[in-house]
Amino acid sequence: MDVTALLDGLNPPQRDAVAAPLNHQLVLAGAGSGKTRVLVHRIAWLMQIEHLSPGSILAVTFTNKAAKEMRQRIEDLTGISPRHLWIGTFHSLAHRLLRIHWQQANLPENFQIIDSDDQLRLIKRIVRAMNIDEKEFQPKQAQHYINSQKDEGLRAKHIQPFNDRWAQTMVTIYGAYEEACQRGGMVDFAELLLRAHELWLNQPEVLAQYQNRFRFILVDEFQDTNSIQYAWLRVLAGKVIPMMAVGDDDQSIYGWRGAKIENILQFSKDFAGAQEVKLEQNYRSTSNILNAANAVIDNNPSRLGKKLWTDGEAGEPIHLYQAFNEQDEARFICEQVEQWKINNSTKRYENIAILYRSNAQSRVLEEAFIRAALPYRIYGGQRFFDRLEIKNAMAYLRLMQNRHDDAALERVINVPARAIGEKTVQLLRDLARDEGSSLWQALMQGIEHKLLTPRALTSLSGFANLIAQMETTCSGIALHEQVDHVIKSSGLIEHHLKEKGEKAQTRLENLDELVTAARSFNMDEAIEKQLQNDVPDDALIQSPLAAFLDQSALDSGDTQADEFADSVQMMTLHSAKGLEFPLVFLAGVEEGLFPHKMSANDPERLEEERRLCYVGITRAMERLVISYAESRRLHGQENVNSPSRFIGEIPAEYMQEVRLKATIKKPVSNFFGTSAAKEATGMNIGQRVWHAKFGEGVILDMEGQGAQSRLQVSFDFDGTKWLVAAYAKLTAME
DNA sequence: GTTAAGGCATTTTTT
DNA sequence: ATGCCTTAAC
Repeated sequence: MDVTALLDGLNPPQRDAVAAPLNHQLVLAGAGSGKTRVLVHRIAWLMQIEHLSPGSILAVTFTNKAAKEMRQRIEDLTGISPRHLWIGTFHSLAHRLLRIHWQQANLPENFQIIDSDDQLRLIKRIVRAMNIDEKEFQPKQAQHYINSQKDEGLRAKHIQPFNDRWAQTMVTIYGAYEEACQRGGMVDFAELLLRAHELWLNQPEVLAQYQNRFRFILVDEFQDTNSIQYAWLRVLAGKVIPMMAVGDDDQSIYGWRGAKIENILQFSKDFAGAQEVKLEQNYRSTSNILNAANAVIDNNPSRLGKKLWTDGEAGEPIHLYQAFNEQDEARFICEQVEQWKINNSTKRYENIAILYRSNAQSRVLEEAFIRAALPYRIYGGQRFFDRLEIKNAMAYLRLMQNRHDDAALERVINVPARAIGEKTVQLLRDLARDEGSSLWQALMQGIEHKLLTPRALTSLSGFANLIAQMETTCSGIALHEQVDHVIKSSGLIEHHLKEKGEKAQTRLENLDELVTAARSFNMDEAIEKQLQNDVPDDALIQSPLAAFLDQSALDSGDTQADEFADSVQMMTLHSAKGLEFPLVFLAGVEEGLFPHKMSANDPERLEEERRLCYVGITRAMERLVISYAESRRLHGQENVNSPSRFIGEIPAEYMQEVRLKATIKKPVSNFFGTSAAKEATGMNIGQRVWHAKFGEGVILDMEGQGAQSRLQVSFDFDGTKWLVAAYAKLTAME
């Protein structure tokens, strides 16, 4: 193999990373610096130059989509089938391990993955069964508590809250939840990771097997790993497997979900002597856009330090539009899109993205696009397998697969209504709890010993027969026929037909779509993905139904229609990570919305919002249009917002204000900006300060210039206040 | 047991 | 404005 072919077209740091010896590596890769390229070339290098077999390489990605893309690009580059590479998300890799080693992981062979919705329902049931006050100890909070503990690697038995009644109750719920899951053979997302970690710790021979097998580990989006994910990697790598971590601290936007930027620093400590490479040359954006992004992110005090540069052209200034309200904003965007299309008639709509902070913003945009007859596609929102009707159908399938799946049983025992009410179900729950059995077992027992009213008994036997009937009919027929049969015989069609409005129609179409999804579900591919080399085969043969259920839980199922139609892409800033577009609109860049008011008073969360802004700006390749509305209707309420502080953080020289129809060539006045205020006060955002009356605090924002400079300070005890710098007499600390 | 009317909260999201 | 969930009436 010709070495140069793999290094051609790479810049020096990229080459350093790709052609490095087999040691630990930490690659800090800025936005648009060719990160994926380096990963793909590195894997190709390992296979072709270092002669590692595909089966000895493990690559972890953030999403299934990213995994798929990486496979494709490796195949395109090398011509080698990436089939034997272990590429996947932490969750899918953990899932694969647990399917293979279910016994060592102390799981039933047919364990099932439950999603967060099922998890919440289960927790709700537990909280109620324990007679815990739902107001004080909300199931949602309990869910969050449980997941965060699991993300930290802690089980209920590991936690000892002392005099904290709230935490004590949470731990109690956690423990009961663990038991319920174990009994029903249910595994939630966090549990996949936790079990996989425990598998390493408790089963040294399993760990040894994989330490023998893997010769190199690569981790993408390392800044978004949480504690348990990193722990899993660290144990696996041990002292024997070299690992390459690729990430960007400036693009860490999932802290609210347990992601730890600190893992980057920790990596350098844990794997001392790791080669560090910084990829700082940006190949994506014009220098105006890049400079603006740099200026914004520069306001974050806690950064590892990295400065993106480009030798590209300055390009157009960033356009800034002040709208009257959200309607006007949407109209303006439509007009800009039309204009762009006229000027670039050969280019496609899919080169355009509209990014916003929260999903609620998409509606107005959608309406405007419909009115303007412009093609669009909204990403995110509810996913296919999260839809009510789909979840119901899947619950029947799950119940067929595993009678002890309490979550599934609860979901459909009375959907469609078959006269099994809350009272009857509660009776079953009590019975199940006393016996330590599943709801299904309780149901059978109830029927057998006639423990219920005759009326309830009839309904219950009807339900039990229905499920048994389904299974009989479904044995031996194709997967999509099974799905079709279940949808029809369950009565779900009639049930949803009864709903009024257009919803009924959509729901039925979705159910149809589920049959289609089952038909196109490629069984061979699913098995192939699992049959990896020297793994005992019998551990991996799943029924088509079981494989389908697993996939539906783990894969977001981007089964949206017209995926390939040329359309403007609308999505949240979060889902835009990793993507790039020639033309990007950042909509709703207002205080309260972006940064979101929920994050505005906490310096750390504010930093994350700013990183989100950085991610948004750096998505743009050629043109960036930022808009904000003076007034915006949200939740049925009219709100007046000021432009986001992030706009003020972009130096005016890179911006130009835009009016509808005509462009006014007037630079933006920077009176609300931070740049001038920084000069005048000598302070910076994030600086800790002391005030004679309010005590200690942190600077969140600043505006104005000279003597008018004002500072927003979050005081440790007195909340957040705007102070005029000239009078406040703040003392810088630290 | 089923259905209809009021109360309440409402970031970001993959797995 | 909307959807979800609890509560009250059939």
